Amino acid sequence: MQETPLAELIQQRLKKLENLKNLGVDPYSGIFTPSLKTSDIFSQYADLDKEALEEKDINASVAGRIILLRDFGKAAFAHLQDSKGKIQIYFRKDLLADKFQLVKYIDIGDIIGVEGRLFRTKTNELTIEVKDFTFLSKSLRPLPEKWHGLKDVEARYRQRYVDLIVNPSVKETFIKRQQIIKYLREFLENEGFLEVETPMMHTIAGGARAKPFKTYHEALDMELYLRIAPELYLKRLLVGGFERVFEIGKNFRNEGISTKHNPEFTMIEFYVAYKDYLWLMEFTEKLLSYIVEKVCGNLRVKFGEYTIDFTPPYRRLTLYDALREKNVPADVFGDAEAATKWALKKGIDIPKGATLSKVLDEIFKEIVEPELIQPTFIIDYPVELSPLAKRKKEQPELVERFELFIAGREIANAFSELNDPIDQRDRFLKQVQERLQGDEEAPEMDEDFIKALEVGMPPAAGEGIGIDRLVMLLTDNQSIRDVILFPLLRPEPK
RNA sequence: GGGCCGUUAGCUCAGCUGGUAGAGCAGCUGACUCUUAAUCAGCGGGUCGCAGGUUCGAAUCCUGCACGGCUCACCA
Repeated sequence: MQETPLAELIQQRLKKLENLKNLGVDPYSGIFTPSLKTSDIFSQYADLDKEALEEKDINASVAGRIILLRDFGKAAFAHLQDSKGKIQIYFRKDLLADKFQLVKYIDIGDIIGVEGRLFRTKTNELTIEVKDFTFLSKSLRPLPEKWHGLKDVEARYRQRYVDLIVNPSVKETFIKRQQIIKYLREFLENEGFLEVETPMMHTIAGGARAKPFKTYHEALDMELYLRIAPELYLKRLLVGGFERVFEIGKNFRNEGISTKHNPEFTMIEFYVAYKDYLWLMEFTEKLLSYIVEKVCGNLRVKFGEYTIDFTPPYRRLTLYDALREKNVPADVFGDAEAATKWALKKGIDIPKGATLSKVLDEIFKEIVEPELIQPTFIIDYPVELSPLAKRKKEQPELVERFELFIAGREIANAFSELNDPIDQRDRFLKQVQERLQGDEEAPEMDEDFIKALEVGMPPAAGEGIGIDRLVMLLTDNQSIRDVILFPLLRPEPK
């Protein structure tokens, strides 16, 4: 085997490992129970000055990874990082006696436990004067550079564990992600919602229009799809008598990858019986402002070049008004042909044979959506684009639906749920037609779901929120891969 | 899938119109008991993503491929 430079660095560390073993030191020893997290040390002792610390003679033990090492021969300083932060530690020969010789076997990246007295250095930095230390895990691979960290995006995603060690802001993002989900759950539970789990393996890929992943069950000799949405199962629960339910979990869509799309992504869907989409808009405002306040400390959040203001109420306007506002001429709303012509003239790609609704939707995505920066509800969509939503009484060609846009992104999609089994069957049949005409993404008929509606579903409102996109917004990340710990990548070559 | 861009030491990056690869950090050796990206002296480290081609000569130009980024398409 040929010796690469990296292999040489690893060899050097293996040699230290060997030397430690020869000295009777276990480089991967077991339990070490630190008395404090690094952050505790700062929160508890920040106000004590040099003399006060001296007097109190505080003993502390911490465990973590060495991320910086400054060796002085008969003394050494290091930075030890744990899950909550980092602290400086100070080794001195006169204090450690024989054990001091082991300091030269410490590499950047090693996990050690230390114990000692807290003191302040000449420059007033809170530091642990090490009385004793234990090797907990010897690191065999060099960490990225202390100053620039790990920048290579590919390496950051493939070796997220390294990214998390050396880039503190990445860690913060994922802590915030958990906070967002926690407060989301907390809010819904306080509002009387029941969290449920519905299948991720479906025999029919329904509840959305997307290409599913296929899988296979051996024992049942049956093809299955990874779910593209939990919607149809959650509504079955409304039929069953649960009046407020939600599910947080992965959806899977076999589609392109982009800064806004990962093949598996996290959604929340929640359903409320006896309410409609108007109620839901207000509820959404409360929900979001609750989370944002808790997670960000206030309602104004920086996102890229924008400051998003989550203070309710959010602007509401109908899909058609939104288009009119962008000077889409009246005749475009009349028929598909005129609309297509206008769109093409504007340089908007329209698939041939697109219906009027479809064309308007395309125009919307192109000219309106990117400019919806502050939270905005777009309401009243054409029924054709919304096969699971309830029609508006006074305008049955529209449905009671809204989508929430923030920073030019769709964050939430919601509607008054269609609970008329006959209308629902008709709309499914229409999709079945589309499927027969070659539209692979048009869902199949879900007879069991119709059966459930026939048993009777209470009137209800339901909403889905893309958690990843919400996390992007609240953590100021421009790519979905930066809010997913292990985004999907092709395997590394060779 | 299309377009554009990128891939050089463990990490971060230089490397001009082609002349045979450099820095900082990390590493190793030595000095140093209050440093803060410690400092000082010395040393080692590269199939320049892969495969072809052009050329006397390729990290550099051309083609193909791989992986990644952005973007378009796709995405109720």
